[in-house]
Amino acid sequence: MPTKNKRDDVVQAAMEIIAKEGFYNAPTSLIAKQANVGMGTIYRYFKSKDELIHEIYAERVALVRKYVLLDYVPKGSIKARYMKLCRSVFNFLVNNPLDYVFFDQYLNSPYGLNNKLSDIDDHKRGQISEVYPLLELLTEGQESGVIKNMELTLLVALTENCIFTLVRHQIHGELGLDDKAVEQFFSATWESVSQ
Amino acid sequence: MPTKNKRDDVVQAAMEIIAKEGFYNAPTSLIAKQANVGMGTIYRYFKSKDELIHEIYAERVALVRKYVLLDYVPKGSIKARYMKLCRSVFNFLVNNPLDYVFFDQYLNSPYGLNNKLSDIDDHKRGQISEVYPLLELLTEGQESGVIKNMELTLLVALTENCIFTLVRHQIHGELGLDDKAVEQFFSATWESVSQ
Amino acid sequence: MPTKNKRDDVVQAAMEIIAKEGFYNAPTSLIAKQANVGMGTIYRYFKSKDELIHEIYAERVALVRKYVLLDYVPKGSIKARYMKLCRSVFNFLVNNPLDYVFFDQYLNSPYGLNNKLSDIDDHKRGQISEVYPLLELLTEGQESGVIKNMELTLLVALTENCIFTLVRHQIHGELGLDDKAVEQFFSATWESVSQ
Amino acid sequence: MPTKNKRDDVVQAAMEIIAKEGFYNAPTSLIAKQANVGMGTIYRYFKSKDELIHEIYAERVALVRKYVLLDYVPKGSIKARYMKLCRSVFNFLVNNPLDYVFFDQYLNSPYGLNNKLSDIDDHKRGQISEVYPLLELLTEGQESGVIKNMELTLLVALTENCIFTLVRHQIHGELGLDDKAVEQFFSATWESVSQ
DNA sequence: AATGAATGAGCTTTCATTCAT
DNA sequence: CATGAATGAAAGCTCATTCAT
Repeated sequence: MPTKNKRDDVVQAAMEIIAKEGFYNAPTSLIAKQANVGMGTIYRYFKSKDELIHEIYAERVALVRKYVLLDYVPKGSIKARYMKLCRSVFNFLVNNPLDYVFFDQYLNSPYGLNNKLSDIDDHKRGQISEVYPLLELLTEGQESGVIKNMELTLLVALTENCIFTLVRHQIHGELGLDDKAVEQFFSATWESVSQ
Repeated sequence: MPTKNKRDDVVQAAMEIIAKEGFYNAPTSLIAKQANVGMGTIYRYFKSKDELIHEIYAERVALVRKYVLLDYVPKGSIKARYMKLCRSVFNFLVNNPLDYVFFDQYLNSPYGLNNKLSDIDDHKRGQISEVYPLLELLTEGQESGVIKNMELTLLVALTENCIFTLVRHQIHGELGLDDKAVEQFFSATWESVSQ
Repeated sequence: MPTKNKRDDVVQAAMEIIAKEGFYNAPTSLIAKQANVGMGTIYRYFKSKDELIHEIYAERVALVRKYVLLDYVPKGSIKARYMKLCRSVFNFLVNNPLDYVFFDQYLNSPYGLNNKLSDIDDHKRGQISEVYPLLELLTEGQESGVIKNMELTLLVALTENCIFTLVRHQIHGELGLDDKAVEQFFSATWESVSQ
Repeated sequence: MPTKNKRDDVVQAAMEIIAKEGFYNAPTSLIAKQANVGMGTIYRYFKSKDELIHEIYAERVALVRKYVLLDYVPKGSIKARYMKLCRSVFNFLVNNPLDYVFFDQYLNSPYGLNNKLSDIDDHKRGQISEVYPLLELLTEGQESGVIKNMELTLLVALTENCIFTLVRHQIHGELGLDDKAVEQFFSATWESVSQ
């Protein structure tokens, strides 16, 4: 039963294989087969395998941000908003484990190294903060004295990396965390970033 | 003239190249050249390239643990020991950036995905905890009520991942962290794991 | 609205691209685009890319011959007619550099290798001599003792190849030959074929 | 029965296939098979297929020149030396038809276009004339008034292209030219270049 | 024990050709 | 008639692994 949109079939197939096997065990031939598509079709939509990978990243990051933003209400205490934000990211990734694994692979590969820190740089230059509220929130928290006076990069590390690790455990399913445990975890990271 | 040397030359060369180029730009021919060794020699000591990589990981992990253990004195408050431990790991990795980069690459590649969670499993089964005092320390802290009553895995996440991120920033040199900033950072992670 | 147009658009586009890029950088997709035509259209008029190329050759050769014939008056001395003929061919190719480059490519490729010697064979079998007066002229010259008594093939070699080389230089513009220099050149080839 | 020198097997196989099929119907896999060699072996000796082709050309050109030079005695009249030179080139190519076909392909392909005129440029700048006596000979002839006062390029065209065409006919075997006919042919080209 | 020339499976990418619309 | 998305065979090239020396 052929899908209407072959481009999206390629993206889906690529994510699945890369998530399972890593970038370098994801030959284009396999991606094509998994997508029920000829190899040439990949190259109709993407200039190269590299471009495919970068576009998947860009596409999926945009999606997370959209999701997180939908859920986010810039009201309430800094802590309440912080917890909410962590929850959103966590929920999205747990519900889209392919995205989680793909991000993990991408950000720790030659492909993603350049992107790794660029969001924060952009934020410092006053750009795009509206699409990713965590940076904004932390900055606001620093100004009002709620958040530690520490390099933004480090505050993000104390939050984002921890979320990622929690997602990993939840996906691999060994812990079976309930909502309360997750809440407790984010509460713990909050203690590390707050004064 | 001990033969062991050539084996170690291969390990050293492999780490250097993988750190610089990543796993997939590290052909055995280049490793051999860098090690001043014939390509066949690699296969005398390692069954395959995969085995080489896994052995390097095992070897270097053992080394970090040995280093950390040497430095570690099981006295003083839990917090003091916690801070000391974080410092040890941080110092080792900052002074051995090749190891850091190798670990980072390994753990986020198909090679290491299986290993990523296994240490803690081992600990739970009563194994190897003696070589890696963090697990022991956290357990002890939980028993004496200083450390949060949370899955061990999560406590490790709140500590180890943060150390790694700090190392990355220090190595890449963007932040130029002084001792006080590093101390403040570990203090922050302590707040997240302690009651 | 004659349909012939699309066919001719394809021919024109193919010549332009082949002249600029060579046979092997002339994908059908590019030819189609240049011709403002769908890729499938090429295959309505030509059974394959090979057939397209062979037909272009046949078509353009016929055109040169027609042009040369139009210009040719079977009067005057053998030499005068020889010079006139050389001029005609030279002029046509210099004014239609696409044809020159296409012929050059074609005749020195696997496509054209079989055709390279066939015209003269045809002439010997009494065919097509009327469309290409050079063979006729040389034969007539031999009969009246003005032209060397040499294999026709060789006489053609002494003339045609030299014209082609002169055209190449003129098109590439390195020499900037004036009419007199061209005349002198053909005069030189005349000396080689005449008694 | 494996040959000692795999590099030369590759060169030989490449020449045979390219001569028969052209550059673009000479896949490296076929070259390897014909040479009784793995595909990787080609790349041990040549950085790329392009480099292989350029090196073959350089190697074989050097060989022709060496052969011609061995035979050449810079004594006697300009004409005698001219005839001798033409003979040498003709003999070499007829006895090494693979070289002839390879040169023909190379010089009329994107590979060789750059080299096509460079010898003459080099000569004008006073270089390498000693390895290819034709240019020297023609220049000397012009100075002593025996050779036409015409662009060197054109004089070469009147000689070399004609030799090439003669070789083509001889190799394809339709004419079965005897020594006398060949002599007569070169005599004819002499008439075109001499005053 | 040590070497590195040799191998060929497997990679990414191109492009002539087809066929549903 | 005309289209161009889709195809997959085949290209150039890499590199883990073997083995004669």
